[in-house]
Amino acid sequence: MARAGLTVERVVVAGAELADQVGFEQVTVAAVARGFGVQTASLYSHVKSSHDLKTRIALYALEELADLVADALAGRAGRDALGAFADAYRDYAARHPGRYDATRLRLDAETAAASAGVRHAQMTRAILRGYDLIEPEQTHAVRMLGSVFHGYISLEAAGGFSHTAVDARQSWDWIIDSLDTLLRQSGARQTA
Amino acid sequence: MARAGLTVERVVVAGAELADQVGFEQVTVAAVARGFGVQTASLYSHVKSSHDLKTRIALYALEELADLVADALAGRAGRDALGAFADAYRDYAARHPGRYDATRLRLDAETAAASAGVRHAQMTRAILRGYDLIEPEQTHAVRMLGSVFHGYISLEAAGGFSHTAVDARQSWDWIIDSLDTLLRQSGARQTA
DNA sequence: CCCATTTGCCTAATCCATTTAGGTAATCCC
DNA sequence: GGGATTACCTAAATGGATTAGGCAAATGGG
Repeated sequence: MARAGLTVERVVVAGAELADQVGFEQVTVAAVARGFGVQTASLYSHVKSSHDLKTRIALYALEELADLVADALAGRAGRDALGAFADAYRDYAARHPGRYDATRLRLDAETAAASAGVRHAQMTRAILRGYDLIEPEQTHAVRMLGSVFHGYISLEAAGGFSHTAVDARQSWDWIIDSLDTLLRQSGARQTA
Repeated sequence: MARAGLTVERVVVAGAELADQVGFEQVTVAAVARGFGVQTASLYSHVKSSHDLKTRIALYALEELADLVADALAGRAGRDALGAFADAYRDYAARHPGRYDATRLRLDAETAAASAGVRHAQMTRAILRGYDLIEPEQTHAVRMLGSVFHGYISLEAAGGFSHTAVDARQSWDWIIDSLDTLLRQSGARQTA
């Protein structure tokens, strides 16, 4: 019988694509196997468990997103960098909702430490360098940016903004402008 | 054989408690039934499906949280109200992580419109009245507050802040102060 | 107080996802 | 070509979701 040519990578990529189509929570070992026209049990040669599969999808998405964000950030600083950073996240979530959901998977400490999540934190800090913040304010600001972006994107995805006439894009721009103003003031306050 | 005395309410409350203990995603019709010492199928007289059970838990948690927030808000305004509002959310998430997760469940439009989610939006707008914002800025601000709180709480729950020495409580207070400053400026800018 | 109705809970059965064990066949490499 | 590896399979156990159909306990009207 002809082989499907499975590898861990192909399984993970197929899982990521499936996540975008039907939602990350619906990604199942059985569903991915069906996509390959293969028995469910066959996938267990490539992933340890359903949880392992989801974790790998999360790590894959985290890498992919970090690459996109890094590209978007290249050569930018200040409000420009902040906007590019935010847009890269928002675009990714819009284009790949399932993968974005995957990046929100709770990873255990070691896995997280070895993931591209570290790069995300570094890039956030790199943006803040343009605002001359010092510790502990820099850490507060890192957390605030992460919170705003994650929170906004997940509320938008959940349809939380669809009941009002105001355009979501306008709110997004207003929020980024506000954050920029806020960070410039915090930096100025310190260096004064 | 003695009856367990099940009702929809008791089932939902048990589900909410179970969510706090083992996580909202792990709440299962079978698990709730075990808690009552009853057959799984018996619960289907009270809830239509697993999804129905989860939806009801979400609606219950949304009501409970709205009540707590309303209490916290009573007689406060400005930065005081903003802080109380934020703390009510954060405390609830800390005390009832499973229920808080439940409030993040994606509801369909009609269900959402009939839920306590509406009260949450109203209370957010009530806080902003203290800052003299007009539309569309008020809507932008509603979205920003929701984003920051949701985002922060979920990142904190996911352990995203545990790798740094800076205390999460300090960041929280700093963020609320920053939002207060930001909103006061936005209001002033408009009324000027 | 008793019978009829309601309703709370049960058994049985089906379907589907997860996971392990063990086998067979294609492929790789010397 | 043959031995090892690897890709995939079948079989089977476990457990959640869900439906159909039944009996017995609670309830309330006469």
